[in-house]
Amino acid sequence: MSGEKAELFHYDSVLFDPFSFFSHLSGGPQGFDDSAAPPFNYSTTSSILPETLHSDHEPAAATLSLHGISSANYKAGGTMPVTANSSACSSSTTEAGAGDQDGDRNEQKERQEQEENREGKKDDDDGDDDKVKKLTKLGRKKGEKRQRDQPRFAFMTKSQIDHLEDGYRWRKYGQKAVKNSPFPRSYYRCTTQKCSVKKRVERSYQDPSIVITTYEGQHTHHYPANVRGSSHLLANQQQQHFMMPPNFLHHHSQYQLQTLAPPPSLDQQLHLPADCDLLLLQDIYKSVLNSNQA
DNA sequence: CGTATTTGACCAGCGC
DNA sequence: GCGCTGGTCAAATACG
Repeated sequence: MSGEKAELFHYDSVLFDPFSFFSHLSGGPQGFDDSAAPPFNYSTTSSILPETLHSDHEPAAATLSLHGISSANYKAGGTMPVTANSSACSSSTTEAGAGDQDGDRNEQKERQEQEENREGKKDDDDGDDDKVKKLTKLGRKKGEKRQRDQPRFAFMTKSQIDHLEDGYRWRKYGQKAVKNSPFPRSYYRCTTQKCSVKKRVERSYQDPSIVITTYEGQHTHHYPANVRGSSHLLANQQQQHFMMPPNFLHHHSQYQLQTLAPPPSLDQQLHLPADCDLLLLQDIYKSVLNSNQA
C-alpha cells in the first residue's frame, strides 16, 4: 500500500491525545461514566500524519501549525524541548466519500448482510466445495469491489511497545510481512460484538522506534469496562477537552499534525481550560489552508 | 476450558 | 493474463 506511506514533515507543535481523540471519534455517548475510561498512560504523544489521501475534493496536504494560537489553551505546546516521545497521526477516507453519513449507513447495512450471509452459510452450505465456501465467507460476490467507506486514521507513535493500549480490546487476526520493511504488520479487530473497527500496527522501517497505528472505522460502543489497567487515571470529566471534533478528520482528510513536545502530564492535559473547544482546530485548519493558498 | 495468537492459505485489486 | 501485494480467514496452537 504505497499510498499509505506515512511521511513525516517538519512540524510545529500541537498536543494530541489519541485516546481522547478516538473516544470522541467513536461516537460514544456523551457524558459516559469516565471511570470506565482507560488510561492514556504510555509515554508518547501522537500526532497526525497523512495516510491514504485521495479525496478529489479535499485540499492538498497542508501543514497545520498551532503556533500562535491561544497559548492558554495549548500552553504545553511548542515550548517544550524535543524528546524521544513524539508521534504523528493522519486520517483518510476512501473514494466512497469522506464523512458521508449515507456511506456509513450503507457500510453498516452491507456488513450486516454479510454477517447474515455468513451465519446462514454455516448452517446450510456444508456440502459445497471449498471455493464457493470461501467466497461466501468473505461475504463478497465475485467481482464485487472491496469497499472501504470507513474513515481511517493513522498515528505514528514513538514507542518501544508495538501494540499501544488505547482503551479498547483488540483481537489479532493477521500478520503480514511488509514490503521493504523488516517489520511485520499486524491486523487487529475490536473484540466487541458488532463493532467493526480495525487497526493495523506496524513499525516504521525508516525509524524502528516509530510505531504506525492505523485505525479504520468507528467504535459503536464505550470502552470495555474490563480493559486491563483501565482504572482511574483518566477518571476526569475534563478528558474531553482534548478531543478533536468528531468530524474534523472526516472533513479534512488531508492535513498533518505532529508534535515536538513530549506528552503533557495527565495533570496538564486535564487542566486544560474548559473552553478549549476543539472546533477551534477546525478554524485553525481552515485559516492555515487559507494562508497556504494565499 | 475459554480466549488470544500464530500462521499458511486464499482472495481481491492493481499495475505491467 | 499474470504476478505482486494487502487484507482476511480459520485451523492449530499457546496461554492463563
